[in-house]
Amino acid sequence: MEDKDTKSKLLKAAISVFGTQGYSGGSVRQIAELANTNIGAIKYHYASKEKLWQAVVTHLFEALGGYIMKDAAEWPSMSPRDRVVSSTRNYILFCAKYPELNRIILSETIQNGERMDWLAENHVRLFIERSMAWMAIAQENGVYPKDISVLNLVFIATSASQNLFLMAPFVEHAFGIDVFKDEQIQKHIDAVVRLLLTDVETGKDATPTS
Amino acid sequence: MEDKDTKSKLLKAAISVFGTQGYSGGSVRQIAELANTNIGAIKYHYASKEKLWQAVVTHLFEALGGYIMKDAAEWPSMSPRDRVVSSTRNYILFCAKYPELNRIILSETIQNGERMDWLAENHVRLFIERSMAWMAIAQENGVYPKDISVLNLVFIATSASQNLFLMAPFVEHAFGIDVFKDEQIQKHIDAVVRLLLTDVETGKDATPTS
DNA sequence: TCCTAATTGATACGAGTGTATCAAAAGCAG
DNA sequence: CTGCTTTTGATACACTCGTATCAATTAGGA
Repeated sequence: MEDKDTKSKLLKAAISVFGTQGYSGGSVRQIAELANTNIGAIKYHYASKEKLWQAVVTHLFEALGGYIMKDAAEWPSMSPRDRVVSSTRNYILFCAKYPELNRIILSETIQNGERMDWLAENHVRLFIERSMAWMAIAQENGVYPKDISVLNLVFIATSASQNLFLMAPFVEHAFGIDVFKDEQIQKHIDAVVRLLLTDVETGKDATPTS
Repeated sequence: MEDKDTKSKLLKAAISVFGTQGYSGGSVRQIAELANTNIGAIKYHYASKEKLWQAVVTHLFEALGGYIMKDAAEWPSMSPRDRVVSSTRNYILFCAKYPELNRIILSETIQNGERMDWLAENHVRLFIERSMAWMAIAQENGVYPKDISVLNLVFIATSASQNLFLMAPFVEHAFGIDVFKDEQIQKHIDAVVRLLLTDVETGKDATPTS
């Protein structure tokens, strides 16, 4: 029915193209070809390249929201630490499922143009601020050390989760490892939780040492 | 003397342009203009855009090598943990001083084309493999938990060091914080060391908990 | 069936790209 | 100064880009 076929095929193709080539690197002709249609359809459904790119970003952020909220129903019955483990796990699962979002964000942040402004105002800033609030609570509960700036904590934790999947082509090329396989994803989740979160059994060092 | 003036000005301009716009996004005209010369000079000194880009990468990797080896003379007199702290510190200082290198690597890795192959074969693979060897030794010495894959450990540690500076334009835009100020750099070093390395005083949990 | 709107397909245009070419200028030994 | 090489500056060419235009096609209600 309606335009959902062509329109959603275009969106999917655009996710792939913008996710690998970036905004400047990806062309509308490339997207149209990947979607088995032509340039006219893009102008018709999305008006312009930039609008299509914004639709891609919004779509991916909605998917991110879904992943983060996936286990929200069970949060009340969880310990503070398990809540952090759970949301970390779901965030990493998202990073593995849709590496395109982080690629796009990084691409645009590096270029530091008007598209980054749009990203920041419409999506990223809110995400970071929410993450910081989360982290602060986790700190209060001793899940992270208290003597670290929340801002640094957020960037360390998110990048630790993302980066392996951003670098996936290189890992594949250099080591022949497919980091998107369930086994590898699980291994990464374990590594991040093990390395970043304080140990629940020992209590570790959630308070300053000096 | 010789061509060092124009040639090095071109290199410097190219670092800036490729570091912010990426390879496809940056144009030779833009580089020439930034270097106060013209396109002909690029063709003369570097033959092509791609060769210029390779010169940029090689130059930045040489700078990286310098930073990592900066305190090598003092390593013998240091504890294993202090050696890791020292090299982590120097690596983060490099990431703050030359964020362009990591931007370029990420850019090309995401695009996954022939330039990534060149990067991997000529520079990145060696760097990662050396880092992995380092990490393994650090694990043996109890500086990192032993029950984490070295590969994951390397990507977590390097990304935790880099990412704040890659995202610098966003942090500036959203929070008004200049992460390149000495004070902020130091704060980030402290955060990374505090969060990733096992605590020397408590011994923390460098061994499996189960 | 007919009419209208929605959608698709193909082409054209101006702007920008990397590269090549070649004359002008500068540097320098004889 | 002369003659030669190095370096610079300017232009041209083929190509790709995003956008706009418009005819052809399709879909759906009266």
